[in-house]
Amino acid sequence: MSGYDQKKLEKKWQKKWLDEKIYYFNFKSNKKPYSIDVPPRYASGPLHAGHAVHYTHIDFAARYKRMRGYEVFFPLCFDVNGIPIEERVERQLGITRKDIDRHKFIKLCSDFANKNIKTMTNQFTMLGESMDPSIYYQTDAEYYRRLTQISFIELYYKGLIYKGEFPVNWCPRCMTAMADAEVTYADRQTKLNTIKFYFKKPPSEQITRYHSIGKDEKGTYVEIATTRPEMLPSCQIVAVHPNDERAPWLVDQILIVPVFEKEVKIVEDDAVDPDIGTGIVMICTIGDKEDLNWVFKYKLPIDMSIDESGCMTNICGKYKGLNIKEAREKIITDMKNDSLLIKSETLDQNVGVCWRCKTPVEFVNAEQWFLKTTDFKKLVLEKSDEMNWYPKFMKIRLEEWVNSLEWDWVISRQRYFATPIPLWECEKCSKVILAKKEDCYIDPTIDKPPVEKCPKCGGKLVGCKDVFDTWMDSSISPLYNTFWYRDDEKFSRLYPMSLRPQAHDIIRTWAFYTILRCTLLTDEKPFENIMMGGFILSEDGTPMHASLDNVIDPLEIIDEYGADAFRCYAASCGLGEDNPFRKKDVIRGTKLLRKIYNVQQFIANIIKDEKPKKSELIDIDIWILTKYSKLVKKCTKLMDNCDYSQAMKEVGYFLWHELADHYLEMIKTSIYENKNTESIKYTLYTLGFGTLKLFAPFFPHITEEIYQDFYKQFEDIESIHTSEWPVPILIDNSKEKAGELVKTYISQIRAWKSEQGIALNAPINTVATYAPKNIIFSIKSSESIIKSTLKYPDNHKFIEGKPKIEEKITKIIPVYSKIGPIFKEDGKKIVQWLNKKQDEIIKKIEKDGDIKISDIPDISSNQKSGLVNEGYIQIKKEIYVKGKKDSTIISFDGFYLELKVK
RNA sequence: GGGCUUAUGGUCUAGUGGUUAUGACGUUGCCUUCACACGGCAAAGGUCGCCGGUUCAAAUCCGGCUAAGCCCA
Repeated sequence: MSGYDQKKLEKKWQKKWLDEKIYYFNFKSNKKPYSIDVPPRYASGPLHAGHAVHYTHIDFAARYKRMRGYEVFFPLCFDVNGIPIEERVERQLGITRKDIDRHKFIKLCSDFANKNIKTMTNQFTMLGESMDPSIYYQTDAEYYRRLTQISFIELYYKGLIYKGEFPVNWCPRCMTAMADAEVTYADRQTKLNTIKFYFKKPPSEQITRYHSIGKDEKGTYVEIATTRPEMLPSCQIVAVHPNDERAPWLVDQILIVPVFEKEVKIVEDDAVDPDIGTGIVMICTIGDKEDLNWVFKYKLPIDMSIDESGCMTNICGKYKGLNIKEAREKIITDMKNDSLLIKSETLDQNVGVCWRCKTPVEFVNAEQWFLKTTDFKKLVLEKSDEMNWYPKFMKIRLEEWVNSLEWDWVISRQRYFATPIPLWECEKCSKVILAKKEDCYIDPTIDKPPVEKCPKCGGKLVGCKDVFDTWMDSSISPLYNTFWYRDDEKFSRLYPMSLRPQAHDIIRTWAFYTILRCTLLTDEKPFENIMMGGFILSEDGTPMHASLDNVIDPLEIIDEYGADAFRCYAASCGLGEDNPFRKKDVIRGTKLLRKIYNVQQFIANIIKDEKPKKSELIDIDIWILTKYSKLVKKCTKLMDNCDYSQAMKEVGYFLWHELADHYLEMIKTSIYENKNTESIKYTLYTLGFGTLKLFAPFFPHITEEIYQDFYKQFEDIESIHTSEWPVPILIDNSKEKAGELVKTYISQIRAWKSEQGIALNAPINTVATYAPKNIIFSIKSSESIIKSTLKYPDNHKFIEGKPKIEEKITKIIPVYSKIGPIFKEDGKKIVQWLNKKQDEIIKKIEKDGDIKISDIPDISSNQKSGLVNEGYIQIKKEIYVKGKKDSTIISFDGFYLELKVK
């Protein structure tokens, strides 16, 4: 076998595509643009198999649309700002960003990111992704950050930005506010401490008969369980469920907070879970999100017991300055010594943690910049309705998220490596001075403000040290891509973008923020279609995470099996579904590629060096061309709906089973015998080139290799990837049916030979084929194909009717799909009767040829027609040959074949 | 606790109310036939997660439960 070297040919074509710039977006083209809002890959590390699958899906879309005649805008891009990169750098160097100069630290982050970008760019190439490096961007570049800043200034002028003091999620380790989206939840074990809260005034004696209420020498107390004893100084109220039997005794009573001697009132609230701890809960400012809800509900004072660095505040008395862990331990020890602690038991808890460093998140009151989001819920929902979602159900997730929004978006971060907030504030009067749009990009920590002093009070202006949340950069990617603010003509041509591909875990962040901000700035939706990729899990079904050490490196897979085989696995992943990575799907890919190569080789060997012209087609060619045309139609529709897994399955099945297993087997001998060659050659060329194109988006390398090697000499196109997507050739339903009969006929005989242990290419002595008139009529035209394929003798005949045989009915089978709709309730009775009286009914049918409906007992119908005749029952028969001793009969699907045996 | 998704031979998977459930991988048997033995032909292997309901008829529609994934509280 001549074989091929997948790895070698992949390298060859990747280089050629880059050199010849065939994927470059041509701004001057007259073609309709198809613009893809590619997810800028986050530059914190190299791609893993999950990313590789996502970008490969996007590449399917890009290549398909290119072949459909669009000018495809498919930028290479990277997201570079933000905490995760800072965090990696800090960890790598064993420092925190506060240990070194701000701008030196930024440089370190930038170098780290650029190294990853280089790696990933190479990975994209090796995966065969057809991104255009000439429309490259990275979000930390000045040209990009400039747009982030300008968009902020515009939103500011629209009155949508405000500074506010607000309890925010805060990571004490990263020292920064976090959006809700950055908080993840982790299961932890912690201690649930049951603590005594004494009543201020001695309550009724009767109260002590209830559980969790006790009395000792110091007085009567309520037992309250808490996981956060260090929060005691900011305890504001105590709550009990209204249905609790103790509620009438407790509500409005005053308790004394242990250690801190603070007075708090008891309230009733149905948000209390009676099954946690003692069913009585202390509410502090602010321990968790539930506390925060209570803060708003009861308008509690926001006295914080924990500060920004995770240390205890002034209100904590002698615990001031300790960190959370130290304070918790010390308070517990102190309470133990004062017999305030009743018990301490282990509890499994789900706590909010920083998504990056996994430190439990605290709430602190901080001055932050906000973008109004809660006012625009309706707007976002309207715009999302205007888009096509693939798959559809993903839209529900966005709606669910939007409807549950309660806070505006905190857009400021107390970090370094991100886009600076372009403003200055007056030291004295806090007046805000925005940067001028034309001065952006600007860094207020270095650059001078547009005016020297505060125009209001003459005070000194201080540059804003806060930076933007990373989503502020990435959520204007459609504006950056379409030349918003820079080139009105390009913008009007490219905006809204055609497609937003992304993963479903960032619907509430990237998708939501992008729709919100782009709509606020342009009054129009940012994209027409949105396609959601699922998660790629590791082979054991757990999500792929660097921290779980189950990450699969796509390059290792490519190195072993090639990029096209990897892409075969990628294509097998359904959109929006979570798929475990499966190596055997990659191996299956290599087999499919080999099959494609071999089929194409066969076609090329037959056609040699002349492009076949369309000629009079034989019926079997009309059959396969009809099937092919239906395939093209179906695949086109599937590709339009981003259903790549199904599309590839369809083409794969067609090539392997219809084309290779059936068609090629049928025409082989005919070609060798030089019969019907014109029709067959034309058909082979059409099918070969057509399926190659259908495969091209999935397997760009091998399809290009085959194209360049063979088809290119007849087609005036530089690459298969710039060729046109195939169109249906012809549809002839009746010839298709006839062809199916021929296919069945041939494959049944091949199966029979296999059963008999006869070599498949051994001649068999079939003297005649009997079948009903209409069947003979359908397949007669393919007689020469049948005879040559099956190696029949020349004198074989097709004969209408049946040979001389004896038939014995062995079984009658009810046809439910016929009986049900007609007889409804009586259907069951009929089926029962048929099964019970098999022998009797068989005898009657053998005698009379059929059985009347009116013969069935106990049913309402008195129709005279026959059950067999109407198709209500199906008959199984056994066949015996009459007379001729040297013959045997094979029978299937209405055919009877008479064979001479020696 | 809520929203969305998923559950089908050993493994993965298609399935659009019609009873005989698709295909792949794996297993077993047979076959070197001139594109391919990294192939072909065939066989075995299923309580369609569980419990109810609707219907003449449910893998499919409805309700509940269980388990997994994602997102949120």
